[in-house]
Amino acid sequence: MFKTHAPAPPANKAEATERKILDAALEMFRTEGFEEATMRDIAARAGVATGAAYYYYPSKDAIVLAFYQRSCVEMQPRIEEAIAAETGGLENRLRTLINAKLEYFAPYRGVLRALLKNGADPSHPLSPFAENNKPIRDIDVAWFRKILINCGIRVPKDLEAHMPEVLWMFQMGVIYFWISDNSRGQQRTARLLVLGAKIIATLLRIAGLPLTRPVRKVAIELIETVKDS
Amino acid sequence: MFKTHAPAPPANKAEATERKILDAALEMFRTEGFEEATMRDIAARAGVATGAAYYYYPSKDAIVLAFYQRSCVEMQPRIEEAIAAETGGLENRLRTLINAKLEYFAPYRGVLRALLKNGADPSHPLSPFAENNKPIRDIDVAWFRKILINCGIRVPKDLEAHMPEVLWMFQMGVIYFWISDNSRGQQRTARLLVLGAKIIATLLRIAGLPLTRPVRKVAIELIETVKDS
DNA sequence: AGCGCGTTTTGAACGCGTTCATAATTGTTC
DNA sequence: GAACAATTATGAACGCGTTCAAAACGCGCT
Repeated sequence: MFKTHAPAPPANKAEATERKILDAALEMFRTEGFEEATMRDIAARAGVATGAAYYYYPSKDAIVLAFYQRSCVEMQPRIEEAIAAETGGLENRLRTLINAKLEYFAPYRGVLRALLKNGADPSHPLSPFAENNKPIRDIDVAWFRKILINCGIRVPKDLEAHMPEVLWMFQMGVIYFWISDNSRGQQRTARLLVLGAKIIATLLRIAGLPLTRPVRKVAIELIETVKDS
Repeated sequence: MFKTHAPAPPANKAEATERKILDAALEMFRTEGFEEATMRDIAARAGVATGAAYYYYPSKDAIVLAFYQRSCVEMQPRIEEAIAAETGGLENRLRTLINAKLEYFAPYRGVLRALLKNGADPSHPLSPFAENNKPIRDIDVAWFRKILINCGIRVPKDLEAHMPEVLWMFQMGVIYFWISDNSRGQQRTARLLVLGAKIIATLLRIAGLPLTRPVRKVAIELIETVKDS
């Protein structure tokens, strides 16, 4: 029995149809844009009736969600590779990690806009902050935890536990900026990423000094407030 | 001739209709929610045909925009008053100013969600970051410039010019957080505001020390990158 | 083969935002 | 006041996301 290490083969006919629809949708999103691609078009391109699309995906947004989940899976090896090739400190690792994501998402900026349309609302099923997307978030955060290990900066203990999520949050900020950055090649985002990473690394180093304890205390309180408490 | 200092009297019949529609819309947004209030309902409540609403407002979003503009005007006296009553330093002024806004917006959280649905995309006519909303932004920023004067903190010269917009940005962050904060009485937002204001004040004081110049340099670069450059 | 039953597929129909051809109203000029 | 243009108002119709009742299909069973 042959088995490629490619995206998992369709077990039965239903799964095949499901994939056909998702693929058709993403293809149209990429070529026509998210708003322009109608559910009727998507269904037609997948060779099924309009209703069939809704049998597998309860809404157009659900397709975006499926994309988000697929992207998480497909990005793992890319990130792994990128991080492995990176020998620098935290600043470089952070840039490399986030850059890997941006590169993957690049053809789907429109879809990402749709995904983030509802802001950081944790109660909306889209939105990376939602409860139903916790698995993805956990996988993502784990990468930031990883690049913090042996990164060359001694992070204060009280901050340490929060840092992975803080870096994840920074990444979200960069992505939010990126989806509506229309500068050539999104160079403004690139710059934001470079400078942001530098500031984070610098502040983290400074945060080690005993003088900074009072500010750090407040900052941690703020972090805890933001991540529901 | 009598003239109240109330919201400006309708000069002609057309303006009256325009106002009737806007008022009906806002009323419905408040009581039913933004998505639930249909253009047909709004028109009906205003006592006109569906098409009439579109004669005055080219889209449902345009009504949101009108609300945004009206809110800016109506908020001026409230802010004026709130700031005048505040004798504390920057930290307190900042809280007071932003609180005044949140209180005004409170009944219209749904409308604000609609207003901010497109994130910080400067190319979308909604969004406080858009070119067409620059007048409002300027008025808003002016308040932050005002509370920085004689606030008790000596702001470094290179930062000084940027600070009003930075504080405005902080305010936007608080509002973004607020629109999807479902804690009782939005107490999480309140906490975020208190802590954020404290951190900003503290960092600004620290930013005066000569040691901080390198970080400040990078921070300013970042600020300039974010506000298009 | 025929029957029963769950799964899959269909396409018409609904509600919404929006557009548009058309009508009613108002304003202007003689 | 009549005639004409501009402004304001109408409601049917369109395209979209979505729903739904009904059909087609697959599959084990006798």
